[in-house]
Amino acid sequence: MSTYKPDYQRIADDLREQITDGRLSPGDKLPSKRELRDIYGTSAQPVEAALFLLRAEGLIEGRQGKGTFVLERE
Amino acid sequence: MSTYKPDYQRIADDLREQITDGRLSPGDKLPSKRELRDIYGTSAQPVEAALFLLRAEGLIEGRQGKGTFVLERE
DNA sequence: CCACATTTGTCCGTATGTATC
DNA sequence: AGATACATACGGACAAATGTG
Repeated sequence: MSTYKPDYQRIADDLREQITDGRLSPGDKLPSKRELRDIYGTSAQPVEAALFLLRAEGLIEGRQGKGTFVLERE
Repeated sequence: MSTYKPDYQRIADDLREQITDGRLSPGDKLPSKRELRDIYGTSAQPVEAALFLLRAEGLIEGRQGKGTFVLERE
C-alpha cells in the first residue's frame, strides 16, 4: 500500500482546507499562480490542476487579469 | 460576444452527453487517450483535462494499463 | 523472471490568448 | 505601452499497472 498523493492533490487539499476552515473567506484572493508555484515548489501544471479542481467544485473562481477568488458557499 | 469553448470543454461535453444519453453505459470502456486525441484532433492535453473533469464529476474511472470506464450513476 | 507494448496518471517547459491595471 | 494574471494548448518525458510472449 502507499500513501502517495500527487502534487496537485496535495495543493488542492491544502487550499480546500484553508477555505473550509475559514482561513480563506468568500471574496478573498488566493495567491497568484506564480506564487502558488513557489509556495508549493512545483511547476505551473500541478497548480493549474489544483485550481481547475477547486473551480469544478465551485469553491473558487478565476478572473483574468485580477486573480483567483473564494466563492460564497452555496 | 463569443460562443467559443475550449477544446477540453467540448470534449468533456461530448463524452458527458454520450454517457448521460446512454450511448455509453456503465462498465463501457472509452476510447484510449491516443484514440481520443485523434478523434478530436487535439494534443493530449485537452483530452487529459476533459477526462480529469469527468473523473471529478464521478462519471468515469481510469484504470492504469486497462482503460477508462463509465461508472454506475450514484 | 524478463522484455515489450499498451494505457492511464502526473509533471515539466514553453507559448499564446485574453483581461486587468 | 508595459506589467501582471488567469486560461488554454503543444510537445516531451517518466512512473505505474496491465497483458502478452
